Amino acid sequence: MTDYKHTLNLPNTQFPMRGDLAKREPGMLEGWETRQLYQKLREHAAGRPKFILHDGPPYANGTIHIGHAVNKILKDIIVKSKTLGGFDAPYVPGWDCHGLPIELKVEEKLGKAGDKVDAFAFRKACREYAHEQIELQRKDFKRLGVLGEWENPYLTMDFQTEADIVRALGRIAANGHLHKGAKPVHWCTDCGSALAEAEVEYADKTSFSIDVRFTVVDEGDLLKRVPDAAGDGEVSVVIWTTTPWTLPANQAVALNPELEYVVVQTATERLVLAEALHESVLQRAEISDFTIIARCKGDALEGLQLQHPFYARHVPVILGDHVTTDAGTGAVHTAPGHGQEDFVVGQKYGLPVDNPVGGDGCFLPNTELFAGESVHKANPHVLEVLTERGKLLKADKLRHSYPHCWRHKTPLIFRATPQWFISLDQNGLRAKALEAIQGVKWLPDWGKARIEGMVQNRPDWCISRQRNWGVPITLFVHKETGELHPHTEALIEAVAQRIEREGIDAWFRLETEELLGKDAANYDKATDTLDVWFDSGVTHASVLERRAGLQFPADVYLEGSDQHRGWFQSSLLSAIGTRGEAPYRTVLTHGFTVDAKGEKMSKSKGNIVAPQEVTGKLGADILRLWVAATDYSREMSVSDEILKRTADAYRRIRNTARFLLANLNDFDPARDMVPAADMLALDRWAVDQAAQVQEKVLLAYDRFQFHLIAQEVLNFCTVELGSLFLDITKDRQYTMRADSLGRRSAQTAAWHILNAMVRWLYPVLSFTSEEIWQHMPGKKAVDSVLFTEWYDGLFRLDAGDKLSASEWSSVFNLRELISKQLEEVRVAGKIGAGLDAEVDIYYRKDAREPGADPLVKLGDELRFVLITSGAHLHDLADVPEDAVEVMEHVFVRVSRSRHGKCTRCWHHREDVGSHAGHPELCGRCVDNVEGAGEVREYA
RNA sequence: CUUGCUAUAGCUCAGCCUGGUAGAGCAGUUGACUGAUAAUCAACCUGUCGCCGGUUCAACUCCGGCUAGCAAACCCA
Repeated sequence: MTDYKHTLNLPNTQFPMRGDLAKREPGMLEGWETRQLYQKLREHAAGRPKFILHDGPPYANGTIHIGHAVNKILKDIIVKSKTLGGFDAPYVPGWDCHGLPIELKVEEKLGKAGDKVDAFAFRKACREYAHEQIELQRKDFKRLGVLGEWENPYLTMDFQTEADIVRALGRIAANGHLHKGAKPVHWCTDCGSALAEAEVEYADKTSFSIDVRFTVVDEGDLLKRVPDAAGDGEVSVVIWTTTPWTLPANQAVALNPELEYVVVQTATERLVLAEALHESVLQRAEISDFTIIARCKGDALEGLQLQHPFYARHVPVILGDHVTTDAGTGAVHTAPGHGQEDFVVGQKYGLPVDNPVGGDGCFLPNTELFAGESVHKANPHVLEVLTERGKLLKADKLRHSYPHCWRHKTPLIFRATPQWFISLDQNGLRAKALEAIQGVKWLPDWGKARIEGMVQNRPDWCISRQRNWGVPITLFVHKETGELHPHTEALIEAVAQRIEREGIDAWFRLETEELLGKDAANYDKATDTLDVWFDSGVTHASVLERRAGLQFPADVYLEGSDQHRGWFQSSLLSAIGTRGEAPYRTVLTHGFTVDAKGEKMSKSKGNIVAPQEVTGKLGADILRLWVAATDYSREMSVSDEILKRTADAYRRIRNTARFLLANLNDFDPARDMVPAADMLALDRWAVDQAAQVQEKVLLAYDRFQFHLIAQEVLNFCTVELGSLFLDITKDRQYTMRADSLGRRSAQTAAWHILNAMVRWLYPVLSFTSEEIWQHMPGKKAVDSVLFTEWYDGLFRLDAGDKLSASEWSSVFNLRELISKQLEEVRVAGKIGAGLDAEVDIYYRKDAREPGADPLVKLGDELRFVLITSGAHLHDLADVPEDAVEVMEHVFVRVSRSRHGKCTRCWHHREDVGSHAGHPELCGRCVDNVEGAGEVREYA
């Protein structure tokens, strides 16, 4: 038997079947770095329209987890897809560097600032710690294949940035949004600091639950308001509270103006209670013998004077809508220094904001009865005093949800202290923010309602922290009036310039006299630091406005859905407060990662998937493909199985690319490219399909719907390419003359498709795409996919095509039905490969227009489409008994070919053996081996 | 507590806006090929569309309620 294998054009490529990504990616990364890919890209893209994705800075503490990876990969996909879309899309990663978590880490090592080390040394240690953390995180981020300005990221602790944060504060002050207040804030007595909302967590706590008498001072006044209230014994309004220690700060008792109250006569006294609650109150006080002697609405009692239960002062009855009948007595003990609502209603009535509690949680020395006692321990003493004075109606315990410090796990108190606030309402910040929200595109769209609700309802933004590692609130306040210095703007700029040179220490070192001269004696230098949310919130100014190549506003902010409360909001409020404009055009959110069951990951559950492990085992491209294939608008599930499926999909895509490359082995586009008009019908169809996929892919990139891309491309590889185009064109690729039109046409199609595909894949499978790119034949104008744009060499079928798209579709439809018949015959053992078979098709030829029947048009080439040795068309009238009706009026008969098998092309043909020189070959192979070569038109 | 989001095959996702016989790829099973070979091709199998109720001739789709998970609220994206 003669070996004709060497006369075939078999696929051949150096592109490995297995990616071996975990091992090879790091080397590729190094290559990108040595080549300065990012910097080159900036030069390359200079002058194009800008697309700015602004990075939300991760907090510089701890190793990165899968959520970080998701966030960075999504950003990278966007930046790269915009780059291929013809934009100049820089990516400057950042880190959030100040704040309590780092401070606490450093405290573990050095102790609190001021104990063993001074504040300056402490801050220095914080700075160093942050740098170390950044180094660790940066390494992991880069390993993901995320391209960006990693060697020059923005850090909120850069001196320049620190200075700009201070300047932003100045702009907000200048715009009238800043105010100093003594508001009650969540206060941790262990931190000795106010906490941000994000630093508060809720946990169950057992508290006292007491009912306390506030006795009416002047019964006559009461009787004027409620004549029926006459009776025996003292009259008391009963309040209920779970925080007895706040009673020293009591300034009023609040009733609901609309609510019905009753005066109850017991054996010894009269009690005023909400009608709806009087029974439950009396029941728990174990008073069964009572009668209701009078009723009134809450507003009838406004201004009535009550005796404070243990201090020599009178407090008024006030009215507030916040009083409800959910629990308690219908009368609310009001201590403006210890509660948000109390503060608000207290403002309305001009109540003093008494705060007898110090930062350590102990009553101040001048506090009558309780001086020096810790509020956490004072409750029994308060009860004791109340009992002594006969004011305690009932004492009990209650288990309920209560705010705790997220770090210390200790119960928080509300404490009014001097704090700096960004006011939401004093100069219309809230209204402006709500208006700006309308002009932003929120994806998914429910994000809009979410942030709207939050901005609508949020309290003023407390930006003060009593901490060391933070940007200082660089303000001077008049000692008497509490007013800001009249030259605040200029002073802030002067301070900012010092910070630019020396960092935040410049402020702490600064002597007031240096800037204020003789006036210094009248002013206090603020000692608070800024909430870190302010640092990251103002990066639209400190980064977007500041850095060359970036600009305000950003096109996109992209973070997890928790950031509607966090960064999206702090950025919005600060941008509105500084320049009256939203910092972003589009806000994209992604969900959190959860395990296969949809439950969140935690160390205790052992369901954590670490990005470092995935890249180390499967490679970054697998992780990236998982991110891309997952619908990130909801929770994103990861598990070993899911990653395994992802790796399967990857292999399919990789192998498809490999086969395309292998078939392009001897293809030089400059020399061998076939003009679109000369290409064979099937090849034109394949390019048309790719054009349609490209349309969908580009649209999906545009809409940030990457999971549709992953599906689409995989389907294309499997169905249109694997099952159809590549399978069918194998015959032409292998058996025709290397330089024949039929083969070059198939290669041209493969070339176009691969060129398009390598770009579709690049934003997701960056490593693999570059690898494909390196293996692509021909002279390349650029050495990275990154320097290209979406491929424009694809084309659609048109009216001039021999077969229309719908004709191809009907042919393939029939092909599938025939393939089922082939399978039956195969299962019956009559044939192995499809080429062992011939197919007879019986249908109504006469029903079609002459020349319009795609089967007839394909003629002898139909057998190549079906990958059988023969395909014969017959009239329906001649249908034999053993044919099967595969669709209405279409019968198919599959039979084993009677002819000999050509050893070269494996087709069974009648003319095998008819050529004396090549007894084992069919006619067309003889022609292809030593003749002019066969000619194909369609497939 | 509350508010928002989510729930379709073992996995990842379409379909729902605009009601009319549940789809794709992967995985699985079986087979073929040995010229994509740790690959490829083919056939087959796969579902209480989370649960309950309502509207309707008809509901995965529209409405109401519920359950579970996630977020807002440690870790933070």
